[in-house]
Amino acid sequence: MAGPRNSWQGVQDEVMQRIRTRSWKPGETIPNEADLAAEFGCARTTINRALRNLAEAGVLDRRRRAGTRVAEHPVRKATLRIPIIRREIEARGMRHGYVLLERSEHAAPETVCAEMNCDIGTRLIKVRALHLADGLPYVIEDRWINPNVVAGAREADFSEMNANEWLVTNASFTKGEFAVSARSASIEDAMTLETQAGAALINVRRTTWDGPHGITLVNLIYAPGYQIQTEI
Amino acid sequence: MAGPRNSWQGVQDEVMQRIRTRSWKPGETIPNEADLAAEFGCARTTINRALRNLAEAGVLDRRRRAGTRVAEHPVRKATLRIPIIRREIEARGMRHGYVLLERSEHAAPETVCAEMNCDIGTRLIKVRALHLADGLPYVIEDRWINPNVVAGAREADFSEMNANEWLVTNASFTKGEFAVSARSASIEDAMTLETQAGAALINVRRTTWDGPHGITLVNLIYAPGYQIQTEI
DNA sequence: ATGCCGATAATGTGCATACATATTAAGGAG
DNA sequence: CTCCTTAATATGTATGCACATTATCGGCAT
Repeated sequence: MAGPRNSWQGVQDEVMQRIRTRSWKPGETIPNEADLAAEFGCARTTINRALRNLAEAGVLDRRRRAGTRVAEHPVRKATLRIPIIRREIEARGMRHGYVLLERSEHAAPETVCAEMNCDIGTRLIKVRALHLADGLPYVIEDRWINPNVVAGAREADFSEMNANEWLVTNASFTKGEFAVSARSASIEDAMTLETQAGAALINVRRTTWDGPHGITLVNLIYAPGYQIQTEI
Repeated sequence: MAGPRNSWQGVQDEVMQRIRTRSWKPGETIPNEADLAAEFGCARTTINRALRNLAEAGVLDRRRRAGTRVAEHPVRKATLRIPIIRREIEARGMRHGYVLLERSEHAAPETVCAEMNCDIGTRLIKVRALHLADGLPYVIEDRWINPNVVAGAREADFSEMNANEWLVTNASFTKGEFAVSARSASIEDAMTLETQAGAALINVRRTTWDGPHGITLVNLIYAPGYQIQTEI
């Protein structure tokens, strides 16, 4: 599976093995790249790639001149995949449905302006929609869009094409923020998601930016039972 | 910031620029590595590193012989950092506190056995503890440990050293699963976290494995208001 | 048309080498 | 002893080359 001993994957596996078996202990400095290359019988480049990869994963700590050490407190990194909603639903083998609940344009509340870094009073587009999986409520998409940043947003009506996909293909961002929290279902949430008020829901809030300009701020309110899963 | 045009970072930035400005459109095939190397005046290796990096980030789709294309539906990847709890609290500038609530050993429930892949009736260690930030409840750590997989777990009493840190330094895993969901506070949760029953809480469930053997299964139940944040 | 199969073109990887850069250690001046 | 300069060292990166791997394309036989 891992490939031969002299491939970067092979080196990576062997290094992991030594860390797991405590042959190299947390905090300890491991041999330098040149020595490892000699030991493994491969080029330093190969060792470098393996160790760099493990450093990115948080298993190793590398510093120039100081050398490479086994991370004392391995800050493991899990990568979350963030697909567009339609594909997330289809990937689970379910049929995607979409209902536009509201589309309006008005001066945004102060808190929204603050988060999107736009002048108070800027007229933003508000979109509220429901995504369905096999006909059942899946997630509420509650979104603000700044039409001054995204060309064509005023003309899109989001009744056929959902805002999530429209933005992915029509706007590009340089930076994004992402927060997951828990939320007690409001009466409105509960009615839309066909559940009971007070139910515990996952709320994902995402802001995306084009340079200094906030493009969109979205709250995704998932139906009960939703889980964000990944491997470490 | 980005370095000169002929560094892999420079290439990466320029490629991102072209994607953002729709100079290379989603789904479109971009020039091959050799051509790009000629255009940028650098080695193919350098181009390769830049494109490989962007492919890992989900921006590009690469296939041998078929070439490199701009991802149609950019499945962005956010990386979550998972530090040990004490350091997470200290990183926020707060003082970490710890209270062991329960430590027992008994035959595990069927559902736990199923998730940890151990025989039904296996005696597991159960640890329930509360972590505090500046004296206030921060998260409940509700954990099962398989002492047959982790040497020394039976001897550790977890009253001083918390199980989270003990495991990090005494066990190593080959694989881990990770799920975030929302949970309505039970009466017991509410009392421990000093909040009200029914409050919406973030629940992180993590299982770690050493090969085929489940090491530990933990539910982290965070106090209200907790957010998981990251950048994209 | 259909299916097999080899040529081909793209990425994936490894190697030897050179130089860049950061950081520590050592040494010298005051 | 302290501060500054300088040298040594480990990692970071770029290059040119070679070969491995794998889809895809196109031709050929059925």
